[in-house]
Amino acid sequence: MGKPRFQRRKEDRPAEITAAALDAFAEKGFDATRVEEVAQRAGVSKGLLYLYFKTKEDLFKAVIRSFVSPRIDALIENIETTDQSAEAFLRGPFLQFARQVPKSPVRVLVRLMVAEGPKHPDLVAWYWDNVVSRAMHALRTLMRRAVDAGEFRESAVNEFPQLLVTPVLFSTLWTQVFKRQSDLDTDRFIEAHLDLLLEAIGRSET
Amino acid sequence: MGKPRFQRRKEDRPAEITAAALDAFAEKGFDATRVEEVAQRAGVSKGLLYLYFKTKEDLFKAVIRSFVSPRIDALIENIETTDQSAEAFLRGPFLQFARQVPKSPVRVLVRLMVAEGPKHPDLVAWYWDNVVSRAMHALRTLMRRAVDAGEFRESAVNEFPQLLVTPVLFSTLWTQVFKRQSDLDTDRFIEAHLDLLLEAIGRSET
Amino acid sequence: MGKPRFQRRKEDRPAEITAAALDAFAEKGFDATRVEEVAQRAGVSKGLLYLYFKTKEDLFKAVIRSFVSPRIDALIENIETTDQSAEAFLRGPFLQFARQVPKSPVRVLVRLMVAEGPKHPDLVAWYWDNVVSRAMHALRTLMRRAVDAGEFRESAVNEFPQLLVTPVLFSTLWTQVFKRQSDLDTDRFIEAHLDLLLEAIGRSET
Amino acid sequence: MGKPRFQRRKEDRPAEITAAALDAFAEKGFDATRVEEVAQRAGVSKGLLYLYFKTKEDLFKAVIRSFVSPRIDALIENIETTDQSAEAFLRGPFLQFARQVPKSPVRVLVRLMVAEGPKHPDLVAWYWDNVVSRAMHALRTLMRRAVDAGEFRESAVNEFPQLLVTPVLFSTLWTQVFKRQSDLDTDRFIEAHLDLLLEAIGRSET
DNA sequence: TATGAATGAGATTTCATTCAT
DNA sequence: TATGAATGAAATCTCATTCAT
Repeated sequence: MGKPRFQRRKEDRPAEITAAALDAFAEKGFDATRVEEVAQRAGVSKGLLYLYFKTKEDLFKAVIRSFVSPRIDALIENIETTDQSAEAFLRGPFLQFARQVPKSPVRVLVRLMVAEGPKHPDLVAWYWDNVVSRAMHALRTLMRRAVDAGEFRESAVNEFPQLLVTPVLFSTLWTQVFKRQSDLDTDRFIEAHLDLLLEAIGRSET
Repeated sequence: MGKPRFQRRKEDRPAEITAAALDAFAEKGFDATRVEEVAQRAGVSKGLLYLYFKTKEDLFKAVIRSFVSPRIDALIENIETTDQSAEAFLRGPFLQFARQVPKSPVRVLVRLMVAEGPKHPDLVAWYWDNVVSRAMHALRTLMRRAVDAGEFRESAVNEFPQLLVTPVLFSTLWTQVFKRQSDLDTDRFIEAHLDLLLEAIGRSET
Repeated sequence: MGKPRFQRRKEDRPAEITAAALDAFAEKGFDATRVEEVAQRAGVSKGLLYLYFKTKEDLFKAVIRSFVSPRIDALIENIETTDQSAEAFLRGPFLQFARQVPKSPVRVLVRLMVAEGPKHPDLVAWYWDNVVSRAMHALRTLMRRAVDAGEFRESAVNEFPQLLVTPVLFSTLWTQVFKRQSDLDTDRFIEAHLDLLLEAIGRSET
Repeated sequence: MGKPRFQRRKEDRPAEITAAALDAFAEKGFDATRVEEVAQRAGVSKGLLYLYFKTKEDLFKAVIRSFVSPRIDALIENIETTDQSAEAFLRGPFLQFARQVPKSPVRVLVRLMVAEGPKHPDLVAWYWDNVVSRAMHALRTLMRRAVDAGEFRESAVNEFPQLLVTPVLFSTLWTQVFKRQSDLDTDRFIEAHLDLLLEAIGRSET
């Protein structure tokens, strides 16, 4: 009498919840998202959500961690183990990665890090340790190798590997803020930037 | 004995309040800033603040408008009337402008536009009309002239003048999010980017 | 330079203000009316209004007093001095008075007395002393005379002269509450009630 | 030690809250009643009240609806199904109903409808549809039948059945406004009115 | 585990009233 | 008199979080 015929699977509740949270945050931002709504989207009660995540902030952090880590890990691993030339790598796997950021669901997380970061120092710390500094280290290594191998000339990109990433952040945010005003062809935008950079640092001239 | 409860000096109360609001928003972001605190910082009662600004959102918009407009106006005017070569202009006034953004108080506004923009479409529209589209138009004109004059070669920068601005946004946000983790020498970062770009698009004498 | 060419007449400021207040109260009720709005309608500053009326409640009372008194005074005077027969008086001046209440601006005051009365006991006391008890006394006298003169038979109207007024209150409120739903022909409504009453208490048929 | 902070019994919280609200509104009117106070009287937190009623206005409407409907429904049903003569019905069930209105808790609601009606048009519309127009229809039918049966003569009461209700409204408001000044014997007042009316429209001729 | 009724601190906003000018 | 800038108490409403069941 009235008992549910299917027992909900309890296997991956946390993942279902963070996924729902990502959607909700994407639509409304962190503050404007109600915990209740996340629970509803996840098909779960508020109480249960609080069983997995101590606070709303906790949930936010979990969202960042769970979605960012796998992606960036793959890229870094890739950089470190590749035997392609730097240019080949940048034009290949790196560009492919860069291009999909502004289109993937995680683009929201980039914006949220910018928006909410200053309010969550420990999250920033985690993000720094696990994402940014590792990515910078990997890129620096890549560039160093290329310079040492005579593929690129010594340039500011060695000191500031962020220069490779600049247009990714730019277009990721642009598309979210100015969607109504202007379409940016992010693929071409990012590639154009890479072309120009490579032209500048390449040893092209015989 | 005791200061007068009423101050009464109309003068520039709105400006004092927006200045206080900018400070507060800078420290805590929009949502986390209490209207009361803005009023206190401005040395004014909550009630008076609401006399000048209908809502908290209104105040936010006023802050953006009042601080962004004067700065960007000057730059655009400058681009349009200069008779310097494009390279001279970019390495001169443009670079100077670009460098001070991440250091000036308005850097906060850039972050707030990213953070709050999606919640305030009319503000984004205003920002687009008054800042972004005008700046892009001016930069495009500058680049076109330079290409036509044979100073630069035709390049993606003509289509995407945003490529000139990319590191400004990047370093502006970086310094706010990762202040604790890493100092970025924004001056050199922005200049390095410009160098690389100019190198790539310059008609670098054979 | 800039001084107004006409000096405002200061003669009847209070009356101008109460008139403005009556309009405002009529439209929005007591609570929802802003003191500022009354001042504006009266073409006067808020400060000046407070010079004449200590509080908003004070203003309300002044409105009631100044508009109700003159009307009711005339009627009572009329009852007391008339030499018409009771029926002639009721069908004449009384009916005329009764009919205009639901149409005149003071109809609002009737509603406001009902709405706000319980919050302003001293106003109710004043209203009782100056309006209600005097009117009841006058009507009672009129009816007594008529009974004593053999014009009417002894009836409940002698004890409850309010029975004469019942439809006036009813139609006054009805028109304000149900304007959108139903038009009530207040003239005929009030007259019909009087007809029925007179029929019942008249000594007409031997 | 100390009572549990959470009570948790869903049962009839809404009804408990509207009952508390009725009391509070009775004492202070709508505007002057604080939501907090209603909650306290209901032994409930502010938050819970807002769980059941979206806004204070919502609560007000619920109060009206929940208390008015049952009473009026019974009366109307009664009118429509009775097989008593009109006079018997009016002197019986109708008079009984009419007499208890000024004494029952709902008397407050009558005053509130007058006081707040103009600010809540949809509530007035509901009240019209569910109470007033139905009651008028029922009374009209009753009168029509009586006239057709030769019990009453054709009279204005057929057109304006409100004439039957007039003293009910009057005494309901009178007792609330002039409690301190004068006691009105509402039972006799209402009956007296009915007597007079019946005398006027009855086919009393021996 | 799982629910969702219940809490209460706190935020925005309003507005009668005051008072320097 | 006359102004209207300035105050601040108070009210509505929200929502993260708790906990009896």
